[in-house]
Amino acid sequence: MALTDEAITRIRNMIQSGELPPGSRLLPEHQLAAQLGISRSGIREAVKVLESARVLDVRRGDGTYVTSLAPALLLEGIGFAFELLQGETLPEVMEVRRLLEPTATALAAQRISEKQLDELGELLRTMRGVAADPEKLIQYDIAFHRAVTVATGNDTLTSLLDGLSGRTVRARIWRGLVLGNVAQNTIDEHEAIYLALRARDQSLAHAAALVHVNTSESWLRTVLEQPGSE
Amino acid sequence: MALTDEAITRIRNMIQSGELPPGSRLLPEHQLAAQLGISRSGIREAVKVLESARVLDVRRGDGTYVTSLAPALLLEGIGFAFELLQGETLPEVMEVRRLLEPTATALAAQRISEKQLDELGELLRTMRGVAADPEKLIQYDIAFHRAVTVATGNDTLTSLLDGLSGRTVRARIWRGLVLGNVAQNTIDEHEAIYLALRARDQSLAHAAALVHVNTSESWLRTVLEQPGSE
DNA sequence: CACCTGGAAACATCTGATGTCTTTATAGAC
DNA sequence: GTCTATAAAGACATCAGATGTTTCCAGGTG
Repeated sequence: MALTDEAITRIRNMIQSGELPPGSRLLPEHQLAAQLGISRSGIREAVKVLESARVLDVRRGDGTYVTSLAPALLLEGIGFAFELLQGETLPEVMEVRRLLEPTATALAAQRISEKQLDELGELLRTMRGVAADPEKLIQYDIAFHRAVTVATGNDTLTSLLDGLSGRTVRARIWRGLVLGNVAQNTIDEHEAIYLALRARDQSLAHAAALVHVNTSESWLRTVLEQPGSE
Repeated sequence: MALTDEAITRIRNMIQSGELPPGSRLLPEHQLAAQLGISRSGIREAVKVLESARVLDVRRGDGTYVTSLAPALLLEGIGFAFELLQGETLPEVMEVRRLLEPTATALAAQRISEKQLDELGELLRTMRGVAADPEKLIQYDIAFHRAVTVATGNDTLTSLLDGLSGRTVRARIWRGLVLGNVAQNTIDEHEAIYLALRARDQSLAHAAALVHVNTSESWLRTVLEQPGSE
C-alpha cells in the first residue's frame, strides 16, 4: 500500500498547506494522475476516500472541489464510526456523554440567547403534546438536546455530541427508554434542564443534565444485563 | 454516485448486522464484485474507503478482513479530521478540551490504580529532567495526559481525547507554550494534577486539570491575536 | 523434522474504452 | 436585443482486461 495512500497524503497536504483552500477546484482526474505519477484508478480511490471523509466534494460532470472543511462536515464521520462500535463499548459511549453533556449544558446556561430559550420552551411544549407517541417523542428529544448544545455556540462541540448521540445509538437506547414507563419522567427532566437554562444557573443546569444522562445510563445498564438485548 | 456508495453501505451493513464479525474475511474482490453486482473498480474504491476508516484490513496477497472494530481504531480518524480544521476553529477544539479534560481527570482520580499512579509519578520525574529540551518536554507532556485518560479505563474517552489533543494540534500549541517562559509553570501544573490523583481527590483533580487547560487556552488566545501565527 | 521450492490465490496497479451528467457556447426564434 | 433550445465539450462513473507483486500453502527434499 504505497501509491494510493501516498496520493491521499499528498492531496491532504495540499489542502492543509493552503495550496488548495476550501472551495477550490482540483485538477481533473487525468491531470492529477499525471501530476502525482499514478494511474487514474489510484487517483479515484484516493479521491473517494477523501470524499467519504467530507474533505472533497465530487460533482459529476463538473469537477472535484475542496469542501468548506467546517467542523460539522469533518466530524460527521464520527457518528458513522460510533455506529460500528460493538455492544460492550456502548456503556463507554454513554459515560463520555455523562462527562460531556452536563458541562456543555452549564456552558449553554451561560451563553444561550433569549430567542434560543424561547425555541427550547417551544420544543418542550411540543414534547408534552406527543408524549404518547414514542417515535415523535424520540424525535423531539433529539432536537431538544441538539438545541442545547447549539446554544453553546461551539460547532465542534455540537458535532461531537451529534456523533455521540447519533440517531442510531440514541434511537436504540431511547426507544426502549420511552417504551418503558418513564416517558413522563423523561419530560420532567427536560423541563428541569430548561428551567435551569432560563435561570442562567450554570450549577443547576449541570446538575439537571447529569440527572438526565444518569437516568438513561442506568436504564441502559439494566437492558444490557438482559440477554437478547442486542 | 450510487453504485460505489451503495457498495460501501452494503458492506457496512454486513458488518453491523453481525454477518461479518470482527476478524472475519471478506470474499475476494471479484466474487464480492459479482455478489454486489458492480465491477472490481467499484469494489476496490468501496474497500479502500472502509480501509481508511479502519473498518477493513486489506492484506496484499492474502485477503481482506474486518478489523477488531475497537474504539481506538475506529476513532483514530477523528484526529485526522481535527488536523484539517482551519485556524478559527482551533479555539473551539480547545474549549472542548477544557470541558472534557477536567471531568475526565476527576474520573481518573476515582479509578486510577496504584501502578498507574507510580507510572505517572515516574513520567513527572522524567519531565523535570528534560525541562530544558522543548521537544522532549512536549513528548512527555503528551504521555502524561494520555496516561491520565487511560486511567479512566474508558477506551472511547481515551481515543476521543487523543484526537482532540492530536500530535499536530498539540504540538503547534505547546511548542510555542514551551518556547515561552512557562516551562516551569507547566510542570508545576502537572504536579498539581498528579498530587490530586494520588490523593484520589476528584474535586481537586478537576480543578487542577481546569487550571492547566486554561493556561494553554489563554496562551493560545494571545497567539491567535498576533498576525502571522498560522 | 526442518527447510526449501513451486504454484495458486489475492491484492496493486495500469491502460483503454464507453456511458452519463454538467456546463457552456452557439444558433435560432421572438 | 433577449430568451431559449440545442449541440458540443469537459469531467466524473463504470466497466473490462491485463500484468505485476505479495502471501500462503502444499509438497518435496535433505
